[in-house]
Amino acid sequence: MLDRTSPVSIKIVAERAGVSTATVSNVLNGKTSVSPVFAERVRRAVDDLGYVTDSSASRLRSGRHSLAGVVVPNLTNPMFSAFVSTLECVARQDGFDLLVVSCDNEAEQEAERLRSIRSWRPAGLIVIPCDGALSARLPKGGHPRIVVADRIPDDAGFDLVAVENALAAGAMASHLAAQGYRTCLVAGSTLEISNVRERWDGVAAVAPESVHMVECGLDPAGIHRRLRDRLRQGPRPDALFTLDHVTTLIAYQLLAELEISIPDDMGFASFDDTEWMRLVTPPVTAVRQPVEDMAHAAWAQLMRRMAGGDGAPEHLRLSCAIEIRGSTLRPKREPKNAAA
Amino acid sequence: MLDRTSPVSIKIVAERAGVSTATVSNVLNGKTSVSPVFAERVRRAVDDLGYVTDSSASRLRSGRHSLAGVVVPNLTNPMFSAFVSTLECVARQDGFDLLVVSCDNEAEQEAERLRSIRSWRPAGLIVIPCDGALSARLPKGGHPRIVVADRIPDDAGFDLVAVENALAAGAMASHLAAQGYRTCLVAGSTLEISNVRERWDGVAAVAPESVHMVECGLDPAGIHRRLRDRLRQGPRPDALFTLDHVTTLIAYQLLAELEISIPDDMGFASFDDTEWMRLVTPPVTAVRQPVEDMAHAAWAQLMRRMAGGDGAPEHLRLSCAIEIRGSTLRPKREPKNAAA
DNA sequence: TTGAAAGCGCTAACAG
DNA sequence: CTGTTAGCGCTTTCAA
Repeated sequence: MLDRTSPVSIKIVAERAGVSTATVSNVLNGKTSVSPVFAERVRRAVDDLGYVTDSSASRLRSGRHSLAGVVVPNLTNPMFSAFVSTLECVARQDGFDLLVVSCDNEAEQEAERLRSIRSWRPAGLIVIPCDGALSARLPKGGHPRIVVADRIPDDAGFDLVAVENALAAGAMASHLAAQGYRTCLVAGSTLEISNVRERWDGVAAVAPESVHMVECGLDPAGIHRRLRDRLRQGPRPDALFTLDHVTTLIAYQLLAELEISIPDDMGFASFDDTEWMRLVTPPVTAVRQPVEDMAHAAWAQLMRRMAGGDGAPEHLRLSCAIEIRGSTLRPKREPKNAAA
Repeated sequence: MLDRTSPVSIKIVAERAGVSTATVSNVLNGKTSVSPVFAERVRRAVDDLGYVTDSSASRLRSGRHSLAGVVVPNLTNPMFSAFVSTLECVARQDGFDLLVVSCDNEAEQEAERLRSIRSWRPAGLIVIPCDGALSARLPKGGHPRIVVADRIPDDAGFDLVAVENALAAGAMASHLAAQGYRTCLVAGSTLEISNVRERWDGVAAVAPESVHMVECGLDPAGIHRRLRDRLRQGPRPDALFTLDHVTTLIAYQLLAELEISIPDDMGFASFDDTEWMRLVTPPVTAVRQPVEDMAHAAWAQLMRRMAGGDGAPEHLRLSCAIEIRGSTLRPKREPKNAAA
C-alpha cells in the first residue's frame, strides 16, 4: 500500500528547529552532548510535529533492532494467547515491539510465516512450533536467533523452554490410580506433537497396563467423532485423561452428551488448566502449566542471546502443578490422600 | 540490540547470481520482465542463501507498506484475543504482518504504545481504545490511518466498527422482564467505557424503574468487593446482568460463593459470550457479540482507506445475538416464549 | 558543539 | 532486457 499522508521525517524536524538532522538525532538519542538551547529547540519541534523516529530507518543505519517476533500455532487457544500476552508485556519493558504471527497449526503456513517474519529482521524470534521439524522450515545457513517454547523440536540445537510433560502426566496418572480408577483412557490430538507424546509416555510409564491412548487429531469435528466412537465401543474406561485444551473441551461436552456423569461414571482430568475448569460442577482436575513463567524464561533466554551469549543451547524444563478438583474424586470410595 | 549474524542482503544474492541488484529486485517483484536464464539464476541464489527481502528497506524506498498495527486493552480477555486472532488471519491474507500491542487498559500506556507503534510507519492501525479520549493520544496534525473498533471514541472523526450495544442490552432486559424477573441489578466495569455506558442506557430505556447499576471498576479484587457488598446490602435483586467479561466471571463465582442458586434465587445474564458459559450448569444466557465480524469489518474498512478511500468517517454497528440459556429460565414460572 | 557527507538495503528511473 | 545511479530516513563518522 502506498503511503499518502507521509509522516514527518527528521529533515522536517531539523528545518523547523533550524539545526541539522545530525543534531536532531543526537538530541533524540542522547549520544553526543548538545547545547541546551539547541536541545530545547529540537524538543519543541518534535513535540509540535508529533515526530517519532522511523524505527526501520534507524535500524537500517544503526544495526540496532527493537523488534522481536513470536510465532504460535494459533491465538484462540487460551494457553497460547496467555503466552503471547505475557511476552508482549515483558518485551515492551525491554523496549521491544512484538510481531505476532500464527500458523493455524500447519507446518506449511508456519514456514511461510517464518519467512515473512524474517523479512522484518527481528532481533530474535520466539517460536512454539507446529511440529518437530522446525529446522526444516528455516534457512540452512544461519537463521535468526530463536528460542523455542512449549513444543520440543527434533533438532536439539535450539534454546528451549518447555514444561516437565512426562513428570506431570505421570503424577496425574498416579493420582487417578490412587483414587481407584483402574482403566484410563488417554486422549490427545496426535502423538506427532512432542508434548502430547511426552505426556502419553509419562502416563504409560506409571501405569503400563490399564491405560490406552486415542489420537483424535486437531480438527474439532474429528476429535468429537473419534472420541465418541471410542467411548461407545468396547468396555468403558473408569477415567478419561485429556492431554490438550481442545481435546479437553470437546471431551467434556461429549461426556455430558453421552450422559456420563463425572466423577461417578467416569473420572475426568485434563492437561492444561483453563478458567472454565474451576467454574463447572464438579470442577475439573487439571495439570496447570506455568505459561507466564515459560514466556518470561523464553524472553530472558532470547535477551541473553541478544546480549551476545553464545554458549551451547540451553534446555529448560519448568515443572507443573496438579490441581486436584472434584472431577477425579470418587465420592463412593474413601479417598486415600485427596487434597481440596 | 546489535545484529551479529547479519543476514544476506540483495547485494550478496546479486553477486552470487552474477547480476545486478536491480535484476534481483526485478525477479523478486516481477515488475520488469527478466530473461528466463537470469531469472533462474537469481532464484537459485535466493534459495541457496535463504534470502528474504528486507521489508523495512523495501518500504523505505518504495513507500509500499506491508505492516499494520493493532492496539487492544489487553490480550487475556478472550474477546480481544479472538479479535486479534481474526485480524491476524485476514491481514495475512492481504499480505500484511501485524504488530500487536496491548496497553493494560491504561490511557497512558496506550499513548506510549501508540507512539511506539507509529515508529514502524504502519500502513494503518486498528485500535480498541481504553477510553473515549483516543484523539488526545495522537499527534494533532495528521495521524496514521486508524479504524476504531468495539469501544466508541468521543471524537466522531474516526472510522468505527462496533456493535449495537443498547439494542442488545435492551433486548436482554426485555427477556429478563418476560421471564418474570422484576428487579435487576446491572453490573459493569465503569460507565466511562462507552460501550458499558451504551449497554446500561439500553437496559434503562427498556426498564426504567426496576433496575440499578453498580460500577465495579476494572481491577478484579475491587470488582469482587463492590459486587459482594452490593449483593449483601439492601434487598436482593431478582436478576443480575453483567456487562463485560471480567465482571461476569467474577460475578458468577461470587454467586456460588454466596450460595445464591441460578436461576431460582437469581437470574443471571451476561453481555459477551464465552466458551465456559455453555459448559456450566445451568448454562449462562448471554449476548453474543460478533467479534470475528467486527475484526473483518474493521480490516475491510482499513483496506478501503489504504486504497485511497477518503470519504467521511464511516460508523458501522453490527447486531448481536441473544443466546438464551438456562440461567435466565425460571423453572417455577411458565416461560412465555423461551427458546431452548 | 555542530553540520556535511556517506551509506545501511532496497527499488524507481533511466540509459544503454 | 540489464545495469548504473540516486535517494527513501536515519545514524555515524569526521572535519570544522
